[in-house]
Amino acid sequence: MTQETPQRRPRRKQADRRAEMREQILDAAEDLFSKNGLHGVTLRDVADRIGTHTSLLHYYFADKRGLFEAVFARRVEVSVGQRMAALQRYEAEAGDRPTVEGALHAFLDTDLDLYIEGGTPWMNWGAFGARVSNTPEGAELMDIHFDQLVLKLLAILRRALPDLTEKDIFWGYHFVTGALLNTLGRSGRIDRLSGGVCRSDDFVDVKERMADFMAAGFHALSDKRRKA
Amino acid sequence: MTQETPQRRPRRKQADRRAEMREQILDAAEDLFSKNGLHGVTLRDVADRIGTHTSLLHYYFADKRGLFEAVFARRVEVSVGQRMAALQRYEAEAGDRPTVEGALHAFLDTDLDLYIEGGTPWMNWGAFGARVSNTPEGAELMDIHFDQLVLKLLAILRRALPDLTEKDIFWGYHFVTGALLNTLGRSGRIDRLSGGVCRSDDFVDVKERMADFMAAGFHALSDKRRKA
DNA sequence: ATTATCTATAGATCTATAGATAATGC
DNA sequence: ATTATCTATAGATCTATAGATAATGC
Repeated sequence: MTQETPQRRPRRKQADRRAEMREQILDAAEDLFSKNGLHGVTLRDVADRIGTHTSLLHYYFADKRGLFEAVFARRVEVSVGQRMAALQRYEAEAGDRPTVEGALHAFLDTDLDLYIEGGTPWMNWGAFGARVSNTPEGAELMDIHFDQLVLKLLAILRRALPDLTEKDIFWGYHFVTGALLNTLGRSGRIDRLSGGVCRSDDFVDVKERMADFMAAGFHALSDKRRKA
Repeated sequence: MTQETPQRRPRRKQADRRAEMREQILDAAEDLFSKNGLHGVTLRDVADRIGTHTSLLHYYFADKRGLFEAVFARRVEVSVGQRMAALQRYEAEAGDRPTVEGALHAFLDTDLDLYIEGGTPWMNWGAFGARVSNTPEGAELMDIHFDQLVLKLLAILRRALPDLTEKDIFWGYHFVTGALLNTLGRSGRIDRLSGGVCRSDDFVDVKERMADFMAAGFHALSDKRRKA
């Protein structure tokens, strides 16, 4: 239990402080950006939130854009990595009989679990991503980081639903992301609309419904093609 | 063919100029806000776009928020009005046997037609609305203007699908809006992801698929409840 | 001696208003 | 005489940097 490497201790102390301050800044920025977007947040807003000065943000992240991208970068690999792993696991276990349901559960539930288990910071990052995906400043980030994952999902969907056209596959996916992004955005609209019956942040409720709901949509498209 | 009311002519002339300038300003603001959001656009951006000065924007719209809200207000009643009329027409014609498909086609296709027929300005307004719906500055606008329409849709859905729980109804609607908002946003992601197979602004493609896709999702939920 | 944090400030906007000028209405 | 448009500018930010001070490392 006694510290056996005393000369490493001081070094870690400062490194830890540094890491903690970085995290604090990123947490504040993540929350604010997720609600107000890149242009709706000033560096002063972020600095004030954690009781420091804008110059410190520049010290750690060079400029505003650097901070913005660091917020995105901090968690994106975890999300993409886990979902890619889930898809690969599903692919292996399904063999040559993959289903839409299986693929969508892997793709969606894995991500929803991340937010459910990760709590507020992860929820904020999800909202950040959802908001950013729709903006000029975020479009490229989405392409760079999510294309590979999405293409993997689509490859499985094609095998599960051989009757679909390429357009069907892509538009179907487009509907799925729309539903997911609307969820991650947690605008609060569903809470107000339903008079409290549903809560924007109740991702457990969403997870119970989304994958199968969307899978049925794909099947309907497939039925239509088969009849034609 | 000769003008028979000469004393009204001069008056109309200025009123027309006024209306035209207002439209010009709103068109520019609509396009810019739809892409960059309230905070991502300066009054100077808008003024420059039409070769005038920010003071003129203040003359017509008081302040930035006034301009923003005027952009929203200019078209919202048309969209809501047409969709509400379509739902009522459908309700009348379906009698006591409404279907999810019918309700969703009325709700979604009517709106998509508006953008398909309205061209770029309407497409921009759609993107503006989609972007705004996710923001603090837009949330209230959505509630105020869309609640009645949505509640009418949900009333029909309840009758079409009596086995659904209230949560099912609201979350199902949440998925539908997500898909619609993702469409209206036209981020360009689907174009890049599909290598040009799909185009973000091809609402005809979307209209062919969305209502039935989502209807199938509702049916799947309903089947699940019936089995339970 | 190096790294983290704060103070002060430059320089560039941004929104908004006051007041001048140009165009149209009566 | 009224309405539309432009010029000029106030006052409040905002991002970013330079340089001082405080804290930690060797």
